Amino acid sequence: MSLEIIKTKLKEAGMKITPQRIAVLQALTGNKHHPTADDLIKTIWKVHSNISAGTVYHILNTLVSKKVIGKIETADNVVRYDPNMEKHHHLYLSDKHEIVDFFDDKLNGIIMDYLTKNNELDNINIEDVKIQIIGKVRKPQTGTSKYDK
Amino acid sequence: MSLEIIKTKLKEAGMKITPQRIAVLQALTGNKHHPTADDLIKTIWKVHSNISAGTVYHILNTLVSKKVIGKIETADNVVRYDPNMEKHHHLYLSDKHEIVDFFDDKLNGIIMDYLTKNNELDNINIEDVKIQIIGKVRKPQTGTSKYDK
DNA sequence: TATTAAATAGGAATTATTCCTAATTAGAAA
DNA sequence: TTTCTAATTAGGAATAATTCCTATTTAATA
Repeated sequence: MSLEIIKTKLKEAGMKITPQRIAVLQALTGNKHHPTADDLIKTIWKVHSNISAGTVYHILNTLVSKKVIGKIETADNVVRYDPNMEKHHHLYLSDKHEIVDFFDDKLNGIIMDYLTKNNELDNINIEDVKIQIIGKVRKPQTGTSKYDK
Repeated sequence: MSLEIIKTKLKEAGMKITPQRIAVLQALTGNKHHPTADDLIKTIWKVHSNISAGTVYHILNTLVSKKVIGKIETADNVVRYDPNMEKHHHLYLSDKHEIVDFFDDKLNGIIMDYLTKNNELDNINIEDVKIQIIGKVRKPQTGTSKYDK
């Protein structure tokens, strides 16, 4: 994510543009995976050794509350952050403890259709549906999957 | 859950039957919601003030690893426990910060069918699919929903 | 460039959880 | 029933993640 886009995102969220916030977003969007706060702090300190850990936590919370980034809860209960705010789901590779984004608009549609027809949920205003697929890469084919390293 | 059922569950899991384990399972199954470890410790201490907190954590971890109970990750990132091991999903009432069980075998089938046909997941051995529905009870009808108090 | 509310640094405090070790105990075997 | 032993527990210390506190700094506005 370019510096300009980062600045635009911060402005759109009504947040002041600070070097600390830029550093957090750069560290987060430069990362293909879904880093923890601690991962981000370490990444940031390689370049800006003077940014305080408390500030990183604070910035992450603000970014989540302003919906600039996402926060995900994993099977092993570690808080991770997600730069991608487009609607998507997560595939947990249970053997590798890795999270992969999974985009599928059609699936969203199927589930929403089904749920809105469900009597039990008549009185519920559905805001979001999240799907977590837990699985492993099949062994015999190791090395051929797009999810392999 | 009766004492006899609790004892049977522990035996089936290959676990010794101890008063501490019985207390944890009684506290967990007597609770309609999805308590945190701390909730359970407080509940247990009302009756057995001598059971150590560390022991409760240890027992909960053992029960989860033996699949006697479930562990759920919530939006506010607190670990909660679930006595029900039947396949089910969770409805998060975002205004009440409450979790409600949601059983729907048909939905499971629809999703599994769809996913197994998805090329992207060809190399993934799907172990489980969890759905989190996030929503609110509709306001005008408050008092008429089965999810209302 | 002056002003001020917002943001940050740095460290202490808090919270949830795990770890450690000695003492106890459940269940198997005699 | 009693004995034995590995498993379990108590109690508290240690750890890890996160929040809180307060003085200082700074970004954006006028």
